[in-house]
Amino acid sequence: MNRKSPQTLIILLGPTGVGKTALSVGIANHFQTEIISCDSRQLFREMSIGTAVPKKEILNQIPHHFIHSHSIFENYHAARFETEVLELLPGLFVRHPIVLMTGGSMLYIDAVSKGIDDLPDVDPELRATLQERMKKEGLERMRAELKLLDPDYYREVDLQNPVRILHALEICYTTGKTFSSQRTKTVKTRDFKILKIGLNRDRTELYDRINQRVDEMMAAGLEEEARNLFPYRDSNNMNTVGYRELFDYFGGLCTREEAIEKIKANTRKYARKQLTWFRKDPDIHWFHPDQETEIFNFISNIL
RNA sequence: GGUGCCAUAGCUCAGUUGGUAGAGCAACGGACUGAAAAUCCGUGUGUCCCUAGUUCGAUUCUUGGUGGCACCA
Repeated sequence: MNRKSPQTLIILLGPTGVGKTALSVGIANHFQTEIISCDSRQLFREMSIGTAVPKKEILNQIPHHFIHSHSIFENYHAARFETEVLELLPGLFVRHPIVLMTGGSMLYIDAVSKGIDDLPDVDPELRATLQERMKKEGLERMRAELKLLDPDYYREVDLQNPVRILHALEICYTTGKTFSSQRTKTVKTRDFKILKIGLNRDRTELYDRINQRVDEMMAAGLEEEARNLFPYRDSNNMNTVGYRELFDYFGGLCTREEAIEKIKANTRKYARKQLTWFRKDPDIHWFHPDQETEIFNFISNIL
């Protein structure tokens, strides 16, 4: 029988600091494959320390994709990630029956595994204009505008969330159609198999690791890295934990110690938010990061 | 050793003219489709230091402790 095992994308996910990087090296070596990083900040080449990019030795040892592949001056988003990953994968599958994607960017994971609706890119000028109007005229007015342009979406959107309101307006103005009519929420099927492996550990242990990692980042020179990026602090892409808190310190809004504590707290908060998102995904198979052998066996049995 | 001040949530503190208490931060939960490490929403978790009084009732007033801080010796 000519049984060809289907090409499989393994998605290794979990909260920040749980130990994904270490395990992904083990999996990539064991299954002789490459790694696609699924991290909305590690793909920017301007940041390294604060985004916990894997060490050079690791990057040299195993081919990584989407690390330092783009610039903070680009307009990057989940849909672009979906497109670029789907373009990259066929080539990788030629050489490897399985490919590993590792990361914790929830929406990016969903974009690759489930797809994201087809929407046009938004003109930066339109975005700036609407942002300006939101600032001047207030949330209430923009809401009223959305109610007129897209009553269906108005009914289901979080009316307190300015980003949601603005984005819907952006799409309405860009396409001339309602946002709701273009939100199909269809789950796209892929021509490869997807296996999601989730990593989690005891909460206090996770927090200890996060706190310690922030201290290590500071010791490794995060402050200087952030200082060099201070001129770009208003960029959306620099609204990043580990940098924005230091920007506050540079701007005289808090002390250095307060900034460090804030980085730790915001990283813990982010980890919690990730867990909230992952919790509702029934496709994830959960493991402790120490269960390397179990995870190898689990993957082998599925293949 | 003496005098004064303080003791309330995990932390910093507010408050109760006597009716068992609330802010910020932390913590916890949730939403989420081109900004997603973003953005937004919700939840108070408590021997009010201990003891004995006064009182219908004390976290609040009084006595005596204990601990901390400051000043004087």
